[in-house]
Amino acid sequence: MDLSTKLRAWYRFNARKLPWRETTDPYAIWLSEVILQQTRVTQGLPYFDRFLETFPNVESLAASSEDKLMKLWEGLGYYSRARNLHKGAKYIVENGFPTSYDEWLKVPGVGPYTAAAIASFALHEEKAVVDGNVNRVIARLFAIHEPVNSTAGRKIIEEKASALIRKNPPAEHNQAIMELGALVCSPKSPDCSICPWNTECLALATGLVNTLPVKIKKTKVMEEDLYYTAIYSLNGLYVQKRGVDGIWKSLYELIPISGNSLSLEPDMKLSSERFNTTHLLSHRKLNLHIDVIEWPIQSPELWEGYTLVRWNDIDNLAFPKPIRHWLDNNLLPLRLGSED
DNA sequence: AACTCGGGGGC
DNA sequence: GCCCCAGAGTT
Repeated sequence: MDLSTKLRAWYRFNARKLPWRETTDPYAIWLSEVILQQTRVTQGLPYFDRFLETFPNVESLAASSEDKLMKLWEGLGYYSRARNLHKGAKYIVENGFPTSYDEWLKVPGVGPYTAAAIASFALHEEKAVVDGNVNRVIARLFAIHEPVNSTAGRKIIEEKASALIRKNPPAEHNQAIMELGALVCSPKSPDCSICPWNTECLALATGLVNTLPVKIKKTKVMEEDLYYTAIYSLNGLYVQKRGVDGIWKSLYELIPISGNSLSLEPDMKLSSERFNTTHLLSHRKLNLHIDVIEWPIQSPELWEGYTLVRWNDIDNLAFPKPIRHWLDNNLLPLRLGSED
């Protein structure tokens, strides 16, 4: 029995039941693949359900406001995915659904992995997916020492993956090899005893399972301070939408100035305490410092660039995780008694 | 080819 | 702490 046949036999018996495997709708499959980029299945699942419920088709997604889309994406991270999803929806409404791997590659936010996934799942095109799971499974199966995130390594993995899928059912094969990486051939302590490929695996035969795959290390995580002032009044809270490039683009934030450097008018009350919290990104360590000012003037506007959001509307805006956390736990409770 | 972009989970 | 996750876009 050849490799793919053994793999798929294992898959048919051990596959998780996941909603995007129950559909042939290219829209739902596309949506799921974007949500799952660099994201665990368990983390993406509730987002997939909410998106499909809110935007049941590509037309409704394309017609959404950016704020509503970002709010639905809030907390999932890599927010450019949400913005590209929006662009992609408009592109598809304009041009129709792509009908091949090459056409899917033209959709914003769709790269080699996602195009291969959709082309194989929805169009049954014989195109091998290469994601983190496939990198690991193939590097071990063929004992590839070349770094999987180098140009040379990617080329080797791609060739091996393409050879494995050849003349086999593309959708089932791609699902199966990723499922093997997720459930059996895991990064740490893989369960080789139950692996359908344990008699063919070169890494297992040579004792290299725990040293493969090889990866080029990423850069060091730098530390960074963020100073905010939460200015609020009876009317609501002053916020700003992040428009510049960098983290959290198109999400909302507090006023990015420390309270100490604000020119305080006599009747402004600066809270004596400053909230400090750290927030870890994969590539940065953020130290957030938040001052709080109660603004007594019931003015509809503060100054150019900042907008007053009503207390009841704050939940409709997407904030970065640490700011949302702080709002929910420290600021919003203050307003509970004084809601109009 | 190297960097940037989030947040969560596992150990 | 460190690594990884159904990667893509930019420089």
